[in-house]
Amino acid sequence: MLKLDESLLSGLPPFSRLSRSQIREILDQASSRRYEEGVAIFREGHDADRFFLLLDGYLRVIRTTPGGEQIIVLHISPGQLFGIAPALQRDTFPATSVAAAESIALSWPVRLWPEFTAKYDGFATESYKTLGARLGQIQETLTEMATQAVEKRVAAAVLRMVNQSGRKTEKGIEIAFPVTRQNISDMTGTTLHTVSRLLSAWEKAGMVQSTRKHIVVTDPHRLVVLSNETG
DNA sequence: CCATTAAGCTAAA
DNA sequence: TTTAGCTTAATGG
Repeated sequence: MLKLDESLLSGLPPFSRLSRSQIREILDQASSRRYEEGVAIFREGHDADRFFLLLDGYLRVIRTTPGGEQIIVLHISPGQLFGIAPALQRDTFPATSVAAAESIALSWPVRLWPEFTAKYDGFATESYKTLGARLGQIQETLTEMATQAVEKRVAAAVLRMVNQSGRKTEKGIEIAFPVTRQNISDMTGTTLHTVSRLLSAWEKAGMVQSTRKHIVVTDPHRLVVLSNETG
């Protein structure tokens, strides 16, 4: 096993209050793994034997609805804990996680969760905080999907990805991981054709610029306006 | 308004 | 060369 550097965790919320030696302790119990784009880290319903932290890359979190459709409920960015079934009092994973780009994640056996929350100051509160924020975001997305018009939903989904992963370029703000039209339709409950048409229209209007699996938002403000419109 | 079907194009594997 | 991603048009709910 390779030696991981303490600086990997020292800046992250669940670990920010910990001493160097405590972080060392945590790292010494972690496994590190790399995942190719498209590979599942774990699948919904499977035995949750470990919990995870994303060091690098981006993940799609996918849930199967009662109807059997797969929807992308959110994305995970570097520095976030994920697959924390123990925090939900569950022994199976509530969703599937797939690498949206090549990614690196640390993981620990679930039996360490009670120890971490008890022993490390701030770990529990920070973990539950992100968990709560995430559940809130899922709820928001789901109600949005049920009530809002398609164009508004797609605009909101693109903006969410920009907010999570946006980096500035000469052209505008780009989504930092590969996204297909199909992916966006899986986030918004529409078809890839509709997403394609919308992106083409927005491109003509000068709001976005996109090539395959790559989107740059050139006029975020107008997209925000679209996402707030009533129709 | 939006989904579905279907056909054609192009970049990437 | 084959396939995955994307576009566009036509049709119909």
